[in-house]
Amino acid sequence: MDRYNFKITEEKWQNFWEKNKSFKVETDPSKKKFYCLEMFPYPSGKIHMGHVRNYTIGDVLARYKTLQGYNVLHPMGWDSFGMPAENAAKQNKLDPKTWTETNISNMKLQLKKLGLSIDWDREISTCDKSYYKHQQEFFLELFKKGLVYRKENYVNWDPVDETVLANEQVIDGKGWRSGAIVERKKLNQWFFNISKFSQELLDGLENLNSWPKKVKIMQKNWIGKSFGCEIDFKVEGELPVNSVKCFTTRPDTLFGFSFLALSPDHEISKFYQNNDDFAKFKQECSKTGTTEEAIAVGEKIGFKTNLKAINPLNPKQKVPVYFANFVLMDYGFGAVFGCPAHDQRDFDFAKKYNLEIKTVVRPNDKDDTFEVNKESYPGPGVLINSDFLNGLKAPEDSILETIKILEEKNFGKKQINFRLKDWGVSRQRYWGCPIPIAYDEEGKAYPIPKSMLPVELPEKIDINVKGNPLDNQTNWKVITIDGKKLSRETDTLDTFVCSSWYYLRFCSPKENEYGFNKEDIDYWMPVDQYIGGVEHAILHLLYSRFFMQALSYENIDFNIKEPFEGLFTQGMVCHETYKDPDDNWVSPDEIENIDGKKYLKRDRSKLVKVGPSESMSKSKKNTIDPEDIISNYGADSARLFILSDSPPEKDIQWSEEGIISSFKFIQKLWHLNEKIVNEIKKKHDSDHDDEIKKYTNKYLKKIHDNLESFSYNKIVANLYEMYSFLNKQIDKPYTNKTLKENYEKILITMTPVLPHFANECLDIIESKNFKWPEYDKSMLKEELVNIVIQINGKKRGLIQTKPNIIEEKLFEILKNDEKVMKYLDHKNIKRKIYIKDKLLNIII
RNA sequence: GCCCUCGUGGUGAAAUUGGUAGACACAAAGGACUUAAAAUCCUUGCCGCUUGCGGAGUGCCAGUUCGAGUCUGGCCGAGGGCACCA
Repeated sequence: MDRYNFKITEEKWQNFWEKNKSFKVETDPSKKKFYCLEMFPYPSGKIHMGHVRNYTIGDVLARYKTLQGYNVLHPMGWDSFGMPAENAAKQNKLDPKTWTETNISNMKLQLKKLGLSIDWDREISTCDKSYYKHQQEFFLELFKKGLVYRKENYVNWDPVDETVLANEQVIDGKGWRSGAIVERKKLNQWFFNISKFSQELLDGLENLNSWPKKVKIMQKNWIGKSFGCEIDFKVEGELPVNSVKCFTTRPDTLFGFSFLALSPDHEISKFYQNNDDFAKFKQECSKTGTTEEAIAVGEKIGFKTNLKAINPLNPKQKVPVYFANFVLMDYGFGAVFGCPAHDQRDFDFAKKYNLEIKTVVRPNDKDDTFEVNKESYPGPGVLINSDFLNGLKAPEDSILETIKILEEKNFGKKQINFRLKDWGVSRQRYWGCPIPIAYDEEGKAYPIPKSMLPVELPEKIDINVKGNPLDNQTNWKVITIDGKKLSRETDTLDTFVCSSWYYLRFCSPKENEYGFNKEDIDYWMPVDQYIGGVEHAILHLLYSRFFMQALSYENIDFNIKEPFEGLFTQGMVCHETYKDPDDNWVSPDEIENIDGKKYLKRDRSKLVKVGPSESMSKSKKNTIDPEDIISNYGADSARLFILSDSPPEKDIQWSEEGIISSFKFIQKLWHLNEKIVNEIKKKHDSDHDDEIKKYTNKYLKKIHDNLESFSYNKIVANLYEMYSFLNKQIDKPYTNKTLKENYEKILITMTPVLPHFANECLDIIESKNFKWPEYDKSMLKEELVNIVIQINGKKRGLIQTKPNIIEEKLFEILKNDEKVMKYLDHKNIKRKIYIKDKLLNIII
C-alpha cells in the first residue's frame, strides 16, 4: 500500500488553484452572491494558530458555498499600519515599510500553504497609498458633513507609546498595548462624531439576527442608553453662578437630596484656579483615577465649595456643593445630585463627609418607618418622606410622575443619555494614515484638496526620536494651498479607521476614483458571514457599523446601514503551559514525553510542572508554530484537527496527540480510497446498492445540517463515522456505477475540510465539474424503526419493527419479549403512552 | 457591585420539538498480531454480583410531567464583559 504523500499532493493542488485562478470572482448580478470574510491579519511576521483556526473556519464555509453554486467573494488583505512596525523598525533599524512588506510576503506564503480558497487578485494592504488615499477622501467627506471635528480635550495619554488612546483602548486604567498607566493630558484632537448615531447603532442591533447575542449585549452596554431627567439646580453663594445642570435617572428620589457633586473639571472649577487646597485635591483625584487599588476600593474624596444648592421640590432645603473625584466630566453635565439613601456611591460619600441620609423609598415588604442604615437601598418600592410624591410606586410610576412635575415647574425636562463617547482618532505616530488637513498660523484647519491626495507618508525617515517623527519632517510639513503657506497635520489616524471600511474595498480593490464602486458594493455588500475573534466585539465592529452610518448620512446613493449580516466569533486556541523546576516558562518543543510524564529535553532528569491550558501566547511560551505543523503533518491534518473536538465558538485545546491522530486518519482515508478505487474497477451484482445509497443520503443530511449550523466539530465526527461504515461495508458487492456515484458525493463533502486530499481522490476517480450533493428527503424514511419500551419511564427493551405500527400490534409483539414480560408479570397495567415509531411507556 | 454565558465520564465533547444519556475523538488499562518493538486492530469504562443482568448517574435541592441533560423556581461553582455612567 502506498502512503499518502501530503507534500506532493498539497503542493500540486495549491499550484493548480494558483495557475487556474480558481477562486477569482467578478461582480455578476446574474449570479447569487455570498460574501465570506474573515478578519484580516496584522502582518506581524508569522501566522499563528489563531489565524489557522479563523481562516480554516472561513474556508470551510467559502468552499461549501462555492460548491452550492454561489458566486463567493473570499478575499484577504493586511491591516498593515500600526505601532509594532514602528517598534520593530526602531529595534532592527529597518524602516517600517520594508519590515511590513517582508512580513506580508512571508505570511502570504504561509496562508497559501493552508490551501485557502482566496481570491488573491483582490489583496489589499492598508499602508498602501492606493488604499489610504481613499481613507483620506472619506475623512474629508465626513469633515464636510460635520461628522469630524477638532477639539481640545483631555485625552488618555500612554507615556510609554507616547500616544493618545481611545477610551476603548484603556483597560483597567492601563494602555491596551503597552500596559502603562494612562495619564491625563490636554491636547488638540480630531474626533469622529460616533455618538451622533448612538440611537441608530443601538436600534440596528435589533435586526442583526445572525450575530451572537453576547456581542450584541456588549455593544448595547457600551452604547449605554439611560432614561432620566435633566434638572436645573439653583445655587447660591459667593460665586457668580446661578444654577447647575444635572442628569439623573432617579429624579423621584429628589426628597432624599443631600449634596450636589461636581466633576473636578466642571467649569465652576475655574473659580478655584488659584486655590492651593483645590490644586492639591485635583492632584489627589488624578492619582486615584488611575491606580488599580483606587479603582478597586473606589474611595470617594471631595472638596467642599462655598456654594449651596436648592432642592427644586423643596426650596427650603439647601445642601452643600462639592467637587468629587467620582464625577465624570464627559457624562451627563459633569454634575450629579446626591441621594445617599438610594445610591451606594452617594452613600459612601455621605458617610465620609457626615452628610444627611434621608430614606425616601421603602421596599414593598416594609412599612413607612423603614430606614436605610448600613447600605443604600437602590431597589423598587414605595415613595415615603416625599411630601406630595408619597405613595407612588418606585421606580416605574414615581420617575415619570416626578419628571412631569419638574417639567411643569420648569425645573427640568425628560432626557435620554448615552454612555458612548465620540471616537478620538488622532495618534502621535508615524506609521499610520496621514490626516489630510493643514493649518494656517492661527491654527485654522484647511482640508487638503482632493486633487492633492493622497497625502503620502514620507519614506525612509528617522523614526528614532521622542514623540511623533512626523513633527521633525520640516520639509514635508510645509504645503501651499491656493497660494497660502500652511503646515500639515502631523498626527495620523487610529488604525481602527483603516479596518472600518476595508470590507468595502475588497468589493472594488482596483477602483481608482473612489474607495469603492457603487455597482460592486450593491452586488457584494453586506458581508454575509464575518468571522473573527470576540476581542473585537466592541471596538472594530462598532466602528465599522458607525462608518456605514457616516457614509450613508446625507447620501442617498449609499444605503448600507449594517456592514455584517452574519457574525461568528471563534474561540481561542489553547495549549498546556509548562514550567521548569526554576519556575521559568518552557515551550512545548523543549519537552520530552517519557512514560506519560513530561521531562525537560535539555536535562532529561528534570520533570516539568504542567500548568493549565491557556490561550497561546509568546509570554507563556505555549505557542505552536503553524509552519512546523504544516511541514510535519500537512495543511489538511492541521485543518482537520483545528476543526475537530470543540465547537468553533469555544476554545480549543491544541495537543500533539490530536494532530497526530488527524494525520493518521487521513492515512486511513487514503487506504480506504485505494480499496474503493479497486472495487469500482471490479464488476459486481447490485445486491447492496440500496444500502449504500441510503447510508450516503443520511450522511449527506448530517453534513448539510452541521455545515449550516457551524457545527464543524460534528462534521469531523461525521467523517470518522463515514470511514468506519465504508471500511466495514466495502467488501460487500455494489455495482460500480452506484459505488462511484456515492463515493464521489462523499468525497465532495470532504473538500471544504480536506481540500487537497479530497480533490486528489476525486481526480483519481476522474470526477469533473462536481457540485454540492443535495440529499433526498424521500430517501430518509427508515424501513425499520427502533421503538423504546419503557416501564414506569425506565428503559426495559427495544423493539425493531416497520414504521407506523399501531399500539395493539406492538403490544402483541411485545408478548414474545421475555425480558419485558418479566416486569409486567401479573401486574396491573394502569396506563400506556405510545409515541408512534419512537416509544411505548407502560405504567404499572 | 451590575450584566451575560456555562456546569454531562480521567479529558475535549454529542444528544431535532421533553422520549435509548455519553455519538466522535484524546488519554488510560487489558488483550490480539509480532522473536521483540513500532504500527494496526479489538475490549473495558461508576457501583454490585459469575457470563449476563441489576442499580445509581448530566453541579446541588425542589417542582411540572407517564417521562427532564433539555422546562420552572431556589442554591452552589466556573468563565467572560462593564466598572464610580449619576
